[in-house]
Amino acid sequence: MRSIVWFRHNLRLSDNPPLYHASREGPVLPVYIWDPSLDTLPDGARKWWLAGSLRALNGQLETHGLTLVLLRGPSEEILFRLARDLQIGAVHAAPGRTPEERRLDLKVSRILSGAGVPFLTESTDYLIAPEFVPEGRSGPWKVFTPFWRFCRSRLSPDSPLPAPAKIAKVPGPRGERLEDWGWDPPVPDWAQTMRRTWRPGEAAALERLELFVAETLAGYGRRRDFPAEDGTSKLSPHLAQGEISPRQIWRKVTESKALEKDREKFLEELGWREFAAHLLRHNPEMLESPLRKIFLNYPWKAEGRGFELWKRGMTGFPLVDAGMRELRLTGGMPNRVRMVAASFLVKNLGISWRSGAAWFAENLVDYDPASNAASWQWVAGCGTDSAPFFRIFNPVLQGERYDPRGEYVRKFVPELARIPDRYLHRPWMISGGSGNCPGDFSSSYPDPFVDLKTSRIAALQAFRRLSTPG
DNA sequence: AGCTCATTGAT
DNA sequence: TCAATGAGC
Repeated sequence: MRSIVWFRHNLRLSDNPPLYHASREGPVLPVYIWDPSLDTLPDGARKWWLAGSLRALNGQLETHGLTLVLLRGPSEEILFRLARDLQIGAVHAAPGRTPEERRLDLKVSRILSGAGVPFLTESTDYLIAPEFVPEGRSGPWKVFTPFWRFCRSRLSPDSPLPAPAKIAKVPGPRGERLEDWGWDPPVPDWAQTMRRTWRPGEAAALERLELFVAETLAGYGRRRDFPAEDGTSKLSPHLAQGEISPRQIWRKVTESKALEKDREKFLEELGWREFAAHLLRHNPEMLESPLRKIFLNYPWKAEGRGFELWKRGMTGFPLVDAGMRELRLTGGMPNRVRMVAASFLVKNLGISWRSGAAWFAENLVDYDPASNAASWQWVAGCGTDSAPFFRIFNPVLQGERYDPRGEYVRKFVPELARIPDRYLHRPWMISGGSGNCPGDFSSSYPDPFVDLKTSRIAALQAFRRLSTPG
């Protein structure tokens, strides 16, 4: 039987159930659809990654004599036409992850079944598919720790599926050319930085995993917090595009000889990803709306000059600015820095987490709707199990604690390259004239435009009024 | 997975 | 003068 394999966020050959099953049943037409109704974000780093990922996938399919067929338009119409014209017996795909994608799944399924073609979905996007995680005692899980304890105690993911040994080909249409989709960045310099930083595609993802487990997993628990240390896995963009599956990662990590403490800490990060998916499944409004509804009344400030400065990495707080510039330059940012930058936007600038989440969505190569929203709500204090609102990061102290030598800041904020460690995270104090700083430090680096202390107090006051109205 | 301020006890 | 500690935000 001939099948369509509709590649979505599972751009890999190994451990890919739709591809695996379809290829055992008969010839395959591999398809990727650019559906404008699902692609409402401005083009950014993610598009660069996606283009690379599609090229890599096509390269792998070509070793089997297949070509990834690129098509643009409404997914359900495209799939219906292909299925009808090519005498297709079934369409295989990974199920949608967002509410929007899941609505599309229903539409696709309805239209295909009208043509007598089953729409078969299966995925290994998560260690436990969100629909199979039993609810807690009183409904869906709301707190991470019991959720993860529960999952962890019963987790024994199946072995990853191998890549199909042979894939037979359905002769199909030529499809469009990726070059015509305009996803390659218009600015060559930017692409160069991206290429130096990342390598999209399944082969790179598997190599990254090997390298991480061999060299970085030991010490992960401590080093992950130090942005200059390169102590994180850097697997998130591969996961976001499905170039690798979490159970492939699970397998390698649990088999590793690293200390249990480090292994468990890393698996817990996979756990947060699972938790975000669980939350989204049971709270489909979570992408736009706070889980704690009282936050609907929080007096967020309008985006304005402050938001512009935050986005450009010109707030005057070195750790925040380094992170925001890294994001803009490379599409990445380590978790610790994300928390600090996000806390600063929400608590010190008083701007809604939704504005921040939108900017991250546009710029992160590892953008994942569920994880992004869940993490922003965690920082903002409006999630079900989030940092308490009054937990406010101080970017100066965080900088001094986690980037004491300023290696990370200096890398992304060159204006500060020659500032002595002592002042690196509070450069405005130099112009205060201590006299200890010979040399030319007058630079284009901006002075802070908010006061950490007063903005913090204002945020706490707004929050208190929220919880005790009247 | 925080910060600040006040207090305390050691230098 | 300053590190350690704890309460409260």
